Amino acid sequence: MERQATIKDIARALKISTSTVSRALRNTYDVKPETRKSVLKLAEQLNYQPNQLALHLLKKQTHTIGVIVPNLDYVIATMVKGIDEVALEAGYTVMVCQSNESYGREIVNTKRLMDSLVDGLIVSLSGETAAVDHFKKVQEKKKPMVVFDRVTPDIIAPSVRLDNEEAGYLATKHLIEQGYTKIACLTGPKNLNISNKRLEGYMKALKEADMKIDQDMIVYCDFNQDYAYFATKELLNMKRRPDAIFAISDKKAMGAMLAIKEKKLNMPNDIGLVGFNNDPATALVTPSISSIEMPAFELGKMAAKIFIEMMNSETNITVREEVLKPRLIIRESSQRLPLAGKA
Amino acid sequence: MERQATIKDIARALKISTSTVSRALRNTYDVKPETRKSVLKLAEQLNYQPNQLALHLLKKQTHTIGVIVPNLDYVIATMVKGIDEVALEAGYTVMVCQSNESYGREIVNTKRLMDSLVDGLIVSLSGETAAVDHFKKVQEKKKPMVVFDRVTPDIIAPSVRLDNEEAGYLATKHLIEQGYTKIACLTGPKNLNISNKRLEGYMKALKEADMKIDQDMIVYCDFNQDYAYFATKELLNMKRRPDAIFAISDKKAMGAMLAIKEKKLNMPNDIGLVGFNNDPATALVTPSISSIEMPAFELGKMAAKIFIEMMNSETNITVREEVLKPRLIIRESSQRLPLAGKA
DNA sequence: TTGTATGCGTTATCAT
DNA sequence: ATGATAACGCATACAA
Repeated sequence: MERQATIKDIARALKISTSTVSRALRNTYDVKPETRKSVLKLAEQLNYQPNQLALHLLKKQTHTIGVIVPNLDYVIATMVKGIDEVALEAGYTVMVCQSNESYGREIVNTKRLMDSLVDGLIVSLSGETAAVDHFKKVQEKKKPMVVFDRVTPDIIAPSVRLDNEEAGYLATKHLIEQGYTKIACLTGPKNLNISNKRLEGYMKALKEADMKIDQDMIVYCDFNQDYAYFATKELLNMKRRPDAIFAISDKKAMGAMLAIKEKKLNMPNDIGLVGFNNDPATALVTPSISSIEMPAFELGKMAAKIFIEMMNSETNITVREEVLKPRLIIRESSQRLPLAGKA
Repeated sequence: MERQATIKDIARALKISTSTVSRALRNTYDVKPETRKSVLKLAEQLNYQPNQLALHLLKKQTHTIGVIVPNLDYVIATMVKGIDEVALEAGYTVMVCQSNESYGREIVNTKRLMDSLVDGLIVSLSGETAAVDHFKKVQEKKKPMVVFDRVTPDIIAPSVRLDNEEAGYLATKHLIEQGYTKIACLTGPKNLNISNKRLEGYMKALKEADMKIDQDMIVYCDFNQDYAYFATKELLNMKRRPDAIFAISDKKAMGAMLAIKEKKLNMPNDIGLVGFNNDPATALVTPSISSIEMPAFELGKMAAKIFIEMMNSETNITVREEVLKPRLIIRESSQRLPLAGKA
């Protein structure tokens, strides 16, 4: 490794002290114009770059944000892009780690990042995460932490998320309005708030329509495997099969779709389907899949903004909860022809 | 920020020197068992964590790999996952930065990461990148660098990539075999090797079949915008429109598909289509889209492996070129019924 | 305006 | 077996 030029090299060459060089390099303090000029010139020649590591050690700050995400699918990648955007502008670098939906890996990532590598964390929980001691340790060290998307009330920290209950409600209500009467819900792992809230929204809509909540119609399944296909197959083989499915992710919706097609059922006539995330693919499959859209990019940006606010303020902003609104995008998979109108 | 316990704190408390503490903490050198025990005990109590920053400064190594990618779409995210996998196992942390297909941002990212934050780089070029001086600077500093996926001969460094020419050839040959006679190619920006190689494969297949290469059938379009849709529209409005399209990414193929559907053309009868990357969505659209599959996860793993080899070896491994083989997945969009067999 | 000394947290060299 | 000291690269309080 070619040695990088340091302040010492410049000082030695110019026969002045390192402090003077340091001062000349930054536009601060008093330093004779000529001295500054010669320093700047030599620095240029030697292609001097300040050693950030040394600065970090000195300042006890790295200007780096650790981001831990369960995976990098379409929505999450979009959120990360939002974080990136804001961070870059604020002079921060972002370190993205994937927990791969694994609790153990989330812990390892957290530890590694906190080993003085980052100033704080922006995190979204893995599908396995139930205990959050590893995150509490971060807070004990008074490091800023923002939770986004997959949040949990167990962590007292600023959070940015979608109004998941509202989203579940919107999706289900829409299905009800389209005349579906036996609506199933493919939700996520029970330990994830995101699963439960979306499910709650689903139940709220059913109750509101005086429809009974049937536990057989509720399927919890992991994110990291495509259980959705098999779960749907089972659902469709039931004596009284559902006539609509609300899946809390588009991946699950796609899995469901495969099973539905296999059964030669027609969407939206025989069965309705609504997904979640508005993955571009939902618009392209046939039939196109209705989906809940969330402002993922904005969500990421907001998480980063809050993080940076925390960095810049001394007081701990622990009570802050940003909740973004979902939007239902209606496509072919759930849009029944207005038969009633013609009758 | 709660002060982290340091070696000094332990030394002071135990009234011994920092060097002894340092030695006791690692299992090395001679240190009286009792001393070690008391040090370890106190370290435990104070929740002592070595300050990596200080170590990095001392060792001039960060055990961190900088990864720069143009975006985080399905294939690239998969490759990054591969890099992650190997890096984690080897004790390295990964810092992922997105250039967002922007040359300027790629430069900024490179600079930032090289500011003593990472030991080296694993990169895939942005769609805008034509000049590579910023990467040459990395090499001048003798920092390990591996180029993957979107490579360029302008950078003399180990590289891992798909056999893009073979892929283009496979796709096109398949279309020819299916009886298509006027095959268009939606390729990427001219400055990207990936675009050109896939195009070369396309041309090779045409030549082999004694079909003439028509420049009107070749469309270069950016990755970061969905020009594919408009480009296809134009293609389909030509006097002698193509009867098949080879798109060098699934996103482009999807764009093309939209235009084809708009024209009410039937796939695969009126027109054939082959995409690239084997994005899960290709299997779900109707008709499902044939696509080139690449071992993305393996590709990422290999890039990281080479990187780590470079880190561990003194000699510079500059001449190494790993080329992985593509596989054609045939689906409905290009699979014409075997009419010939019935005749 | 400039230089000296000290410290950030750690390890390594050289004494003792 | 342990301690003192220097070093990594930089910034800054203090002295000159």
